[in-house]
Amino acid sequence: MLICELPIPAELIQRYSQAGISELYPPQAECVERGIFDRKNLLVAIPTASGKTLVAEMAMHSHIAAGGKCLYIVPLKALASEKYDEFGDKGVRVGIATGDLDRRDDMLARNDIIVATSEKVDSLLRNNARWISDITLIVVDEVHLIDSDNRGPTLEVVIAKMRYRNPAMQVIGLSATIGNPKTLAGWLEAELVTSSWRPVDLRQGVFYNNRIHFRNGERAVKQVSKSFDDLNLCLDTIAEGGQCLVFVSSRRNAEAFAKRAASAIKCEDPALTAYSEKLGGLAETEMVKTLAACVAKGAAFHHAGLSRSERAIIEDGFRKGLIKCISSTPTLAAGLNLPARRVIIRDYLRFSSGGGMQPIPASEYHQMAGRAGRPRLDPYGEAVLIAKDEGQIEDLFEWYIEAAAEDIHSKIAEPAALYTHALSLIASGFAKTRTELMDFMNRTFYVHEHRQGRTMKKAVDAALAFLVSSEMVVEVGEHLGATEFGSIVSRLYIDPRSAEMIVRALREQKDYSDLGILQVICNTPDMPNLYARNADMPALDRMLEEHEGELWVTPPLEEEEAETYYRALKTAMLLSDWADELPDAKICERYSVGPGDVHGMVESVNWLLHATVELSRMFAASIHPKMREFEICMKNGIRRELLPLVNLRGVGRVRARRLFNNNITSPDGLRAAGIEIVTQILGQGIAEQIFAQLHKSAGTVSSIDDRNTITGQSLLSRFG
DNA sequence: GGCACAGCATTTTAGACAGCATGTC
DNA sequence: CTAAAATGCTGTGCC
Repeated sequence: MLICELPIPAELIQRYSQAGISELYPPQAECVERGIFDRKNLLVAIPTASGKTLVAEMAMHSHIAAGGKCLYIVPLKALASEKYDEFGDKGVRVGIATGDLDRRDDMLARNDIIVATSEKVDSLLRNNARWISDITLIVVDEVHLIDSDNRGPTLEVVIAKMRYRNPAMQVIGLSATIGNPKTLAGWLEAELVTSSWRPVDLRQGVFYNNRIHFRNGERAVKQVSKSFDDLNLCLDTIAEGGQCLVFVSSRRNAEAFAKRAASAIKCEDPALTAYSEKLGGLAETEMVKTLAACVAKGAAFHHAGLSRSERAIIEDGFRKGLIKCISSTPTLAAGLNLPARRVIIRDYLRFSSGGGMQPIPASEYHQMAGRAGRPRLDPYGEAVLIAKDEGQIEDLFEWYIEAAAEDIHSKIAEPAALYTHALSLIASGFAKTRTELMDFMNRTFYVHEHRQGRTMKKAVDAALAFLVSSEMVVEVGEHLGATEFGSIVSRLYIDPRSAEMIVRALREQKDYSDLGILQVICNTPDMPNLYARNADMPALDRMLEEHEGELWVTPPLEEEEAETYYRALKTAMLLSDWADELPDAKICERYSVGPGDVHGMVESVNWLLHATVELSRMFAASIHPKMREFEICMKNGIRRELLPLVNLRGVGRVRARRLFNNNITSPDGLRAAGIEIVTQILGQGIAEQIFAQLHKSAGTVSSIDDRNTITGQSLLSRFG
């Protein structure tokens, strides 16, 4: 089927043809036949890299040409940016809405396509963003994630809410191959397109005894290293002119492999040296130094301990073909589109708390294997598993290569999911009675899948009981309504259980303490926690002793809860160190984590701290000002004494500290010191930037406009 | 007694969404 | 369908 025959704008056809795309792949053609341009709902369950995005993009352009508006839902922030870049620059207005990137609401409304994470869409729905009702098409990327325990329910609710609000809206679901696509398509009232077609041939095999065993033959691999099969496979790909992705089970394994690969590859290229130096300039942590050393020789590792910028450098280097091999934890499997000639799925067992070593699901194997083969660049792609003995070869074929995809199931009846979603449905007015709430829940995939709502009713009743007892919801006769508390919790987008814990702590405490509130937040189910090792215990116990009076959560009596308690305490310690101005590198060393972990935790705590500050306004007004200060301290990673300085643009924890140590402690201090002194301390550019702001604010500080907004400036005067 | 070291026992282990209001080194 | 590597501990042999 030719693209120029499709009912899409001529301009788009031209852009595609410039990019060398003139004909649809077979699965894409089937989408057209199934009525994608006739506004029919569609579930496209086909392998990775077989052109799902293109189909969705054409459908979106067809809507836009008819005056419609599209919402593209993705599971990851990184994916949102990728799609945003991809859709932009094609003659339509594209906006992005994620937790950290956000054109303001009214700005968003002006776009033709809005790319957003599912949580952000949920949050926008809770806050009644007006433009939502203008949406005529939603595309849900990776819909199979409805199956995810943590985040699946949100996705499911978002789809249900959107369809409830915009009944005429077209829905396109894009999914990996799954076991029960018909059930999902049935829920979406969608036409189903399934296929196993791929644009690049994918060969899947099992490595054993220096050979890759395929179903239809074998391939010998040169044995360079005596003891490392994985390394031989990797070097074999490089010798052939390809690149290699190696999926392993832990960060340590990823780093160990990258080191081995680096010393075996020993690639020397000035371009690589440049990448390595870019990394070296980023941080002084041991981990990043190791990474830089590996990159210099053409290998790298990739996991969530790396910061976003470090990851971006690696991804870029790989995409340009300079980095020959990346060993990675599952970060790369689900995230960015970073294909390679050969993918080695080295570890098919992964540790899971509670279950010990567990085999990864077949769906995850297929996700990783699907990364093999770059369309138009590689002649074929290869996915290779490694067998430990001869008998395992057949097992691996059975468990993974030839395994049928798993069925997906709704997780929305889990209590944890229902607390938050029942509250949001009530608070945003979707459900005003129990009957209306059940009516909505009966439209979920869960009920569609199980064909009866009894379990659902029980689960909803339990959630309501919690919401009523914690005073977030009131039931008067038939009517269900959110209290002010409940409404705030829903809009802050935190788990009602977290809100309950925080409010209980705020009410109980007489003396405010930063550490106390930090500890409460870290105990909340919304906060990801560090792992507490045996070696950490002495330090944690010392902490308990020395700061006994400041801690708000007492140690548990039950042995089982001790681990959770210590993990939260350790996380609170890390964050406390951050707010105490301990340098990044020191924190990484002390807690044996990477820069990415620190940023992740600071980000999470800032979100929850913001929510806590809002709640304290209502439940603990006396400590509200102290908490607001602490919020700013945590955001910047500073002690209170630097508060007057960090409100200036261009001044963060490091520069503020440098000024303070030079006896400049406030904007007035800066003015008194003069631009020459400040130039000596911070350099010319920054000094000029600061003084430009000082001149501006000098005129407006006392103006009436400023008093209305609780901005940095008004806080500033309080500390100055 | 002090030290080196082999050999066995124990420990550790992936990822990442959200608020708000704009810019860290 | 339940691992593997790093680290810690113990005991031995030697001076």
